[in-house]
Amino acid sequence: MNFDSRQPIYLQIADHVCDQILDRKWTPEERIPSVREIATLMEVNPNTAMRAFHHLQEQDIILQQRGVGYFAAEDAYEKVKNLKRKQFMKHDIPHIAEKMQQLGYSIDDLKQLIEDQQNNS
Amino acid sequence: MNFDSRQPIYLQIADHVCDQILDRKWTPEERIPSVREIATLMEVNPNTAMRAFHHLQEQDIILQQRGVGYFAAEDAYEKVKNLKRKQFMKHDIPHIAEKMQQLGYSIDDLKQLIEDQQNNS
Amino acid sequence: MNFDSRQPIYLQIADHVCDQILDRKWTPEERIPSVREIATLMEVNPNTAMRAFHHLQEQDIILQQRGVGYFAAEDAYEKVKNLKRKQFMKHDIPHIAEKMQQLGYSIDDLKQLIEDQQNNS
Amino acid sequence: MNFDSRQPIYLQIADHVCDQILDRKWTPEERIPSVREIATLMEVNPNTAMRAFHHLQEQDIILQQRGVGYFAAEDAYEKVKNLKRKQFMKHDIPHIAEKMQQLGYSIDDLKQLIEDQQNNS
DNA sequence: GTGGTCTAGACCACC
DNA sequence: GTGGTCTAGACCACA
Repeated sequence: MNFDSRQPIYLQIADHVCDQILDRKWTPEERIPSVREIATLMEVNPNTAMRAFHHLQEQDIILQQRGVGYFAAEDAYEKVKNLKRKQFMKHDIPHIAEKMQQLGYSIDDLKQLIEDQQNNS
Repeated sequence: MNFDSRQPIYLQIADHVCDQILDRKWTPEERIPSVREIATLMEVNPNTAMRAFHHLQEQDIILQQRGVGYFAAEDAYEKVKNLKRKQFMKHDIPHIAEKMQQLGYSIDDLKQLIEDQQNNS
Repeated sequence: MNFDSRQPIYLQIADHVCDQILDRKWTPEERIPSVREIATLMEVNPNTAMRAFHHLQEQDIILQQRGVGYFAAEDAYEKVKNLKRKQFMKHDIPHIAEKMQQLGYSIDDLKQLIEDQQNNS
Repeated sequence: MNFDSRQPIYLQIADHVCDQILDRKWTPEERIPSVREIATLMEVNPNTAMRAFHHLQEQDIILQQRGVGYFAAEDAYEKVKNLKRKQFMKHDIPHIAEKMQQLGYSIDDLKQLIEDQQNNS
């Protein structure tokens, strides 16, 4: 796992968990990997992985079953999707709009740039 | 001034200065407000304002004239614009593309969202 | 069975057993439901139910008859009642008194609140 | 500082902070002691103190001013009081009512017990 | 086996 | 000076 130094590792782990849920890889029925498993898998300290789990638990995205482990909440998929949508609306859209105005890009320019990006990747 | 807690204050100040330059409000001819003025205006510690100026000075966007104050560089406008363009390409575009894919937005959805945003503001 | 996450499950089970004894539902003459029965009934791991029984056995509230099962002790009713009284005096009363002081409730306020509670349930 | 082993230290610290706020000892205007100060004062690891602060910050009881420290929120007093009241209603009152019923105490018995308690302390 | 808490100590960014 | 993150390692309660 490659971490981006601009964001705390634990948040990146939390994000990764959300991605798995969005991809329907971790469903509410099955236990998600244990703190220790995640920690060794991602080569971080268990405390760091734990912190990510706490962060998600606070948002009711994952739930703890005592002595067993963590599970995705029943409505985890919707919750994550909603959260991400809201964040996108609140932060990304205004940010893009501002940048576009500053740089003099039209919406069609943006469209073009994104398409280029997708072709390259 | 309202600061976003996700980014260091000094970078947000630097950004604000760049915005002024992009808006042609601060031209190379005239002196930029002093560190102290900026600090009191934005209600931050003078050290923080200073740091923003240093940051800009390192990129040759502003120049210090000792004993007089700071001035926008001759080519500040072009410099800032180029820098912002590059950042936009490197960071924002990929970020948006990823989010769009995650959330299942098409480019036309994005277009719509941005237009809504512009109408509301 | 709904468990309160602030207390170990096995203690909550033990408490539940005590409640049955206090309610005269489980008398010294008859066998208490087996560990397995309790476990399936309450949807917990048999180990957890076993632990609850051990806990009660240590306090001589229940007795094990090897190969037969568990029975409430002859003096289980009195024992449980005494224990609960002591706990109430030692923990609950001081706790309530402290909270009341913090929140500015008088004893009459408390009286009122408890009556409301009883009417609602 | 004497900690009760039945509850995590960091929660007891958080509680202590709330008590100070309820006692109007720490008002929104002044900075509350730094993480390190609390840690040395209470003889715990700074991480433990930090954890308490995070816990309070999540509930918007204290706010962070970047690079300066933590402050009680403007409405901290009301927030804490409301929270405690709610908890009292939700947990303590039903708990007492249940115990009283089990032990056969009347409300006047309770009144008497609390008065005794207050006289002794 | 699971998670939870705590300590110790390091390093960093920020104000 | 402030808080924030991370590691390492220990110990514990619980299922």
